[in-house]
Amino acid sequence: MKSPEELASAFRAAGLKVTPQRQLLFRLLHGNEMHPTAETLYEVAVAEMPGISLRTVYQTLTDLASMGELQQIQLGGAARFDPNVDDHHHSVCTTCGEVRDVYVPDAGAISVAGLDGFSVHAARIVFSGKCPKCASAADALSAVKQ
Amino acid sequence: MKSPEELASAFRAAGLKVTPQRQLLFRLLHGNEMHPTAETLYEVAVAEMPGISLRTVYQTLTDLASMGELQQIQLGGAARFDPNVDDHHHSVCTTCGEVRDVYVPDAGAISVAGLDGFSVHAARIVFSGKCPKCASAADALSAVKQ
DNA sequence: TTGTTAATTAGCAAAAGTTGCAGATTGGTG
DNA sequence: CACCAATCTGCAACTTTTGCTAATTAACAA
Repeated sequence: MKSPEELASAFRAAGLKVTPQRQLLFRLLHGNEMHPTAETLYEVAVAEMPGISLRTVYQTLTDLASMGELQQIQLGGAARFDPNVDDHHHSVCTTCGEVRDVYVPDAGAISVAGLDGFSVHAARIVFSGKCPKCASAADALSAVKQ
Repeated sequence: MKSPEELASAFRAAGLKVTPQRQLLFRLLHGNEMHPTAETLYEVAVAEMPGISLRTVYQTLTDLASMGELQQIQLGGAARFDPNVDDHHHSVCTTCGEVRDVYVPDAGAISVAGLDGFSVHAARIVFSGKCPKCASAADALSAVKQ
């Protein structure tokens, strides 16, 4: 995602207004690696700007996503938003739900069968499994049980 | 997904009952390549068995999914269910929303950076783009506009 | 600085998707 | 046939997201 200042320019250039609410969200998203939902981002935002509405958070997030400044990730439950728009993918822990960025160097080279005629615009990979924390917690638990 | 008969045995073996509702759903899902939502499957089911409830469809689908007989796909909006449990992936048309199965021969060989410690259980790839139908419709439209 | 105007906001209602619950029903087993 | 746990239906409730509207405000020009 662009910096808050660059986003402000981009919004103005597109005839959109740069409101305090939007500036706050630009700031909260910039460099954010937590893959927040609209709700969790809202909670952080309210702490800084009491009165900001969840509706505005949704609005701004979908604006940014449609401008390509944000990636929206559907994993079941609330959508998650990722300001990292590099070519990357995600891992999801099936225990704690944590989402992390994953880089797949040769993703572009993935060969595919059964596409017949389908023109691919983007490919997204989701790896599900156990994060280090949950894996070691599971190990500890099974050790106790023995 | 196993055949309706095999599923019936598997259910009984697991102490679950084989009801007419479940048998119908087993049958409707078997070989089904439409990636239906609970709602669309329900509509087909009601036509054959008036009175079956949407609740039961959800119940049976989640049962099958947790038994590994069904893959649940989250793409935003309603979850889609895929009785094809072969190692495969999906394409989604950004215009008409159609979902199709895609085979990626070397998916297991995908190399990954940034996993540090994460143990992968499954990888799912979603290709988004245009299906042949929608791509040619778009071509025709742009030709008219010129 | 001030006025104008279109974009935006907050707040609420409602849609969409899914799950929880309870009482009536029924498949599986002896 | 009788028993009982599992299931079914119907509905309420819950979560996530979107639609709507009156009031507000950023952007721009005079």
